[in-house]
Amino acid sequence: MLKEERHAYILHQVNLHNKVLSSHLSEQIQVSEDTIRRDLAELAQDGKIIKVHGGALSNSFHLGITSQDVYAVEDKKTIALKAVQLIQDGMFVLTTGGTTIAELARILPKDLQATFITVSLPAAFEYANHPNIEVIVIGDKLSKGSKITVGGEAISKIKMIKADLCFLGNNAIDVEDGLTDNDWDVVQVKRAMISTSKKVIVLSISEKIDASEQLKICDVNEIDILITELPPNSKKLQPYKKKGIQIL
Amino acid sequence: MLKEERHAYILHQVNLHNKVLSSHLSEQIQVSEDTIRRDLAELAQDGKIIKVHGGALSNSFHLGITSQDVYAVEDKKTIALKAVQLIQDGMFVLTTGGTTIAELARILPKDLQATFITVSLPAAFEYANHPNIEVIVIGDKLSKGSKITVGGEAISKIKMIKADLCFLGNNAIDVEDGLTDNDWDVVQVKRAMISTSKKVIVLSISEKIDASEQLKICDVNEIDILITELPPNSKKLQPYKKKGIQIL
DNA sequence: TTGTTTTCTGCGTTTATTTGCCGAAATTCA
DNA sequence: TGAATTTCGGCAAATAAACGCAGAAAACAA
Repeated sequence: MLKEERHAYILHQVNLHNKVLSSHLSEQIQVSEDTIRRDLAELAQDGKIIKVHGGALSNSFHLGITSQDVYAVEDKKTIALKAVQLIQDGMFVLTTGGTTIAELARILPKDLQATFITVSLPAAFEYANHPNIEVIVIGDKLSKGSKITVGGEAISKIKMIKADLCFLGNNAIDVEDGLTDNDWDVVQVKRAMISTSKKVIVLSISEKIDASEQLKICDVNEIDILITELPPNSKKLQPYKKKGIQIL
Repeated sequence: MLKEERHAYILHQVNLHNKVLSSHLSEQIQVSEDTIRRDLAELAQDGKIIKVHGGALSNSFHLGITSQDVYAVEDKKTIALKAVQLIQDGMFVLTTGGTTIAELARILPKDLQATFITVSLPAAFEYANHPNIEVIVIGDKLSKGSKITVGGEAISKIKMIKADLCFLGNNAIDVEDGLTDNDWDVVQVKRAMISTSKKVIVLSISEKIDASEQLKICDVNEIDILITELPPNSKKLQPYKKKGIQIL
């Protein structure tokens, strides 16, 4: 096989699979690994691929671009914009923490008059910027990683509240496994919130759809509304719609 | 799987969940924990993530509670240095908010093991940076200006605690008028704290010595220790020493 | 076609990288 | 405090890359 042919073939493989192994290519094309390496080096020289130890990657493999901002901010803004429409004057709203919730807190209308109850200190800070919003902080032991309060005291306080809405952020959700998380304390808090709210709304970027963590929070049928950055008729969301969840 | 693939995967997981465990990743990618640790070290080297014991954290979630231009920082640092000596391992410490308290929180020894109970959200954030300190947040309605929780619920929670020390910041103090403040809710909280603590310590920059506000918190004889940036034998402080207050 | 030049390819050797494992030290947690 | 977990450093095996070289293949000119 000619060099140009090999190059075309390799380029095709890289773009198809996002990665190639020198050893693998060598076997496919029946040339020595040295030759493959030289090919890859040339293609990398031209910027067609990214050469790495053991093979090469497609240059659409974005790793160099350090997203110093919060991951997927735009998606989270989209979600927050949908979520904010559910909140009406006079409502009692329970929220967890997480960056999606923080985004929601940031875009709340200035004239909205509602009461927000939260275990998340960062979220409380955001809410406090809104003059017409009453903020209730649930107290207890502070979980240092997530900066939310956790424990029996917090749980029992949450259960004493009858909230209109409950916004849950930062989840993994799956049709079979339901809503899951990876922090024991957070799971307890979320459970309590779900049990005491009229409407449970899950905010989730599409990447966390069809994903599972170790600890179960609840089944999908306990969720009333699911909000993602995708359009509601997106294929990925249909299984949830079939389960009776409203998709926004 | 190629090293770069792993890096991309790890970075993705970190940004998605804000934290990852080495053990968990090792299982997911099917490589040894050593390899994961080396990956995390490399990514941390590039500033992509923050390496911690047992895994890594996203670096995107930086706390916006940076010490903005605080008035008289140096004086407050001096005060904090004196105050920190009073805290011993195992103590229960009640604190209000304010920048002096924040300064105290910042300089706490890393190996100090104590429980800090606070109504101040900014203070709670600072305490949370110390691995050996247990932080209890007193919940209730959030006072937006001072970012502390206030109300009957908070008061009754405070009264249920028997604290060893109580640090009060941000005051006006006068031999005749006693300790005074200008926010009704804050006054209530401080009263509750004083009533339930073995030792009451007032942190005050010298400007607030011999000054009065509208609302009285307590008489000077209820204060055990007064800490200012001035030397203890300073003339301005002698009237308080005569009243039986220990000066530091 | 034929001979010459240039490029390409595979091989052996050497060097570098990656990875897993082990034991000691450090850290965390109850 | 002591037990369990995590980290660190060194080591060894496996794999990949680099390098020089010789022969094969292709390109070119006459």
